[in-house]
Amino acid sequence: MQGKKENIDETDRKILNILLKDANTSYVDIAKRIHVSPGTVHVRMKRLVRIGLVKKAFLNVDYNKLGYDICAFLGIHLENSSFYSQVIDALYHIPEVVNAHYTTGNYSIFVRIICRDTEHLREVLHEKIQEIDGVQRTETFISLEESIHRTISLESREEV
Amino acid sequence: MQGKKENIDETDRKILNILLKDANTSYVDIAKRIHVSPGTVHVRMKRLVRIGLVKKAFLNVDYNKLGYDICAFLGIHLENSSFYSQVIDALYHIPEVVNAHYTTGNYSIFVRIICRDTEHLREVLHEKIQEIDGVQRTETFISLEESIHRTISLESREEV
DNA sequence: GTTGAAAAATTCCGCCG
DNA sequence: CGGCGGAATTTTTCAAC
Repeated sequence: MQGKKENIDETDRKILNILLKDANTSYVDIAKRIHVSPGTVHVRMKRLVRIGLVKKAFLNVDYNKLGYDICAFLGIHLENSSFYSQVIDALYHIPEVVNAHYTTGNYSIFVRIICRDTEHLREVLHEKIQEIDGVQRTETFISLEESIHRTISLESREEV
Repeated sequence: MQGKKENIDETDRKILNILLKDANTSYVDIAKRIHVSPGTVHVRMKRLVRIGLVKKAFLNVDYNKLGYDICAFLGIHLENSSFYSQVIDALYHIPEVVNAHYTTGNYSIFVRIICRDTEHLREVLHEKIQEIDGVQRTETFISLEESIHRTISLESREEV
């Protein structure tokens, strides 16, 4: 288990809240907004990266404008849960799969894929995902619109 | 409809592929890797931002280390689809909701939420989401592990 | 698309509370 | 020790070619 809580103080939390909204905010800007020096922002961030709390940033692009018109969710039923790691491994080799979650509930694996068009989606579903050993059946939900896309805001709590 | 395809050439695609993997890569670095000048990377990116293809960057943080232990997916069944926009509006005011998709298939709205613990999840579900007018019922899938998290790579195709 | 110079940001180090 | 300020380095930005 690698994900245990870390000691984060109010300054760290303020810095993260600004960067969670826009990861391109400069340290100088952040420093001004929370009334510390740019050097302090720098050392705080360096520590947060070192302890693995902050990983790299992702660019948010308009996939439609890149010719990727379809975003779909797949619920994947496994024949039994022992297939989990080998199915994840197979999914990892399919570039259209951008997220995969091991979940409770009706499905065992929940996946998000990005495809160019319906033909591309059909190909990924039938020729790639349903061919994976251990996959029993899948249910597909096509996203017609992503209405909300954001990150959480950290509450200012007295202790973390 | 705002998401129509744009003309992207091979240079744009190379730049995007690097930034999609790590949004913090400096333009100088990118320039070296694709053998153009930093100025070129700059003007290309400026255009991509202007046409709305590139939006802001998101920081990737370890929510567990911030004390948020639960990531869950909700399938929300609406009483009928005319409730869509008012339900999205209500969801927007719930900070725990980080993504919401309008989907085909069994659900009408598909949502991802981030919560501190099971009690927090219960509170969000019962006191916030199921209270929304137009929400018939919800199904919850708790993510036990996010095994894959990445972005697509742009293929080098002859035309876009 | 490139170059080169100005402006800005990052990064590091010695100093102070 | 953690935070501050300034100096050196690097990057971003923009004009002219």
